[in-house]
Amino acid sequence: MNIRTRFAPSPTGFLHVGGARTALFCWLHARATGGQFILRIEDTDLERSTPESVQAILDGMAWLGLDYDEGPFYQTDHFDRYAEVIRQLLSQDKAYTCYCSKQRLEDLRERQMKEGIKPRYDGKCSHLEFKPEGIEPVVRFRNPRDGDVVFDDQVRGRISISNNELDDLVIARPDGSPTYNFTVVVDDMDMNITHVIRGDDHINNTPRQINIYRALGAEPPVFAHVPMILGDDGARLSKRHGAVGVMQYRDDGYLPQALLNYLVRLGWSHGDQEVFSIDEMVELFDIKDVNRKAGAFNTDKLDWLNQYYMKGLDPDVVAEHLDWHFDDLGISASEGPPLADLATVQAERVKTLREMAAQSRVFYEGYSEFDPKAAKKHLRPVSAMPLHAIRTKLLTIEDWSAGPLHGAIDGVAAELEVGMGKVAQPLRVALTGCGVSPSIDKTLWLMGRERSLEGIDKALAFIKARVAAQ
RNA sequence: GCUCCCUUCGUCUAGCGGUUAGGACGCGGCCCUCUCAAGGCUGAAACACGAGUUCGAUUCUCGUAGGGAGCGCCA
Repeated sequence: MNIRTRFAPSPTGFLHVGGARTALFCWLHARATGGQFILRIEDTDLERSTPESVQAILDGMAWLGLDYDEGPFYQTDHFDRYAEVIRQLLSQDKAYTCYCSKQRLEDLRERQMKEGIKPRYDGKCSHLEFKPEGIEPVVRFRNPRDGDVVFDDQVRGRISISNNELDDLVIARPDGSPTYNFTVVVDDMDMNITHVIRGDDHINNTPRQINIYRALGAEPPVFAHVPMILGDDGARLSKRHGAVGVMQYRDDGYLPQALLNYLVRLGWSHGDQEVFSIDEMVELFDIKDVNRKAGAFNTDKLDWLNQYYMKGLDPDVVAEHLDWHFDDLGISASEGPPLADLATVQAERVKTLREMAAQSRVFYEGYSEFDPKAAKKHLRPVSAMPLHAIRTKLLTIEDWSAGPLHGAIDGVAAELEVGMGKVAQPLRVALTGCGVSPSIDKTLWLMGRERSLEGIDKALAFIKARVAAQ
């Protein structure tokens, strides 16, 4: 069987992490089976759909690398087709026009709630002798009266619901525009979708959709309902949880590889394995292994994965992503070490690319003032000697790389018979203006000879001035 | 209210009738150490509850409790 999956978001906001994970699962299922992954924009709600949202979804998919084989298709382009199917259903008496006012429906619902029964349409118009004049009717699908709808959900197992729990749902509004539960069925049918993988908020819609498939003479696809993603406090994801849009994660400094890995492990697992490359995901993912429970989003773990990938990925790849943050923070990467070199050193010290860029500014722009506390502690008269000594050594080093640089510092410490700290800390302050930086050999390496010597001179001048002032 | 769904450490999860209930993040401790980290070792931490079924239940069944979703002329 040729597997075809689709991701069908409605463009009413950005691509959030829940949607992204659903898209990832759809994508993986298609890729794993050599099938097709289709993107369809469900924009039938003209009021709430916006072109900006469409773009945000496309951007999010692109950043994550979730490429689609067909689409994006837009439901607003399919209105003729929907109208055609509605006419067909009407002519076969599988649907009927309903003239009930919204007011009557509201009253009905209220009464049913009060009686403690599930609110549903009572079928008043299902067998009308005379059609009222002057009222534009809605069209309702004639749902089967009895029997059960049973389907084997790939993640939930068998789900069964009685038809008398369902009512005759509206499939077209008075202006003829179709509604969701109807359009998904028509599109999934027309696009030969074999596996519908979507959020579990759609479980309750599935039985009615299956009935529509059957009325259309089509075989329903296989369904798989994946659980939703909760905020880190276990509550439903919302704006107050901070980053929920996929692109916000890019802005915050996460690698798409890390987010993808995090997302695939939220609700799915393969034994004890935590890290999955894209290829491994494709190879190992099975929709049947997806969990049933909603999962809470844990930023700490995402951070861990992000750092893992920053450390493990090809530095050139990391550098490409890092470059975006340099631009965004207004740091010019031209006056300093190559970003790939920087990334290899900084990756183990930060959780995000954002932090990496922000903390690396000194390698490109230098510093103007010493951090007072660091200077007070490390730029003392006693530090002058080590700084002079290391300065002399740096002048003669031919191979400006971590190994020889480390040797030079070791040498100075040995000659002066002091600990590493007595050399490294003053030097660190001289180079960076502050007391925190990568290991001293790496800091020198990244800083380069010229900037390093300048820093040492600046520090020596500072010490001299300090002595003079006393 | 009704229907459907869910329930293993704080979090993500492994488990598929018999295990010292495993791993990961986070947290504590120790080691390493030129700062911050990273890394190594190590510790604390869970089967929601109650009945069955069974020689034996985390695992199967049914209840209870708690949580979620749906019940639109939104998707």
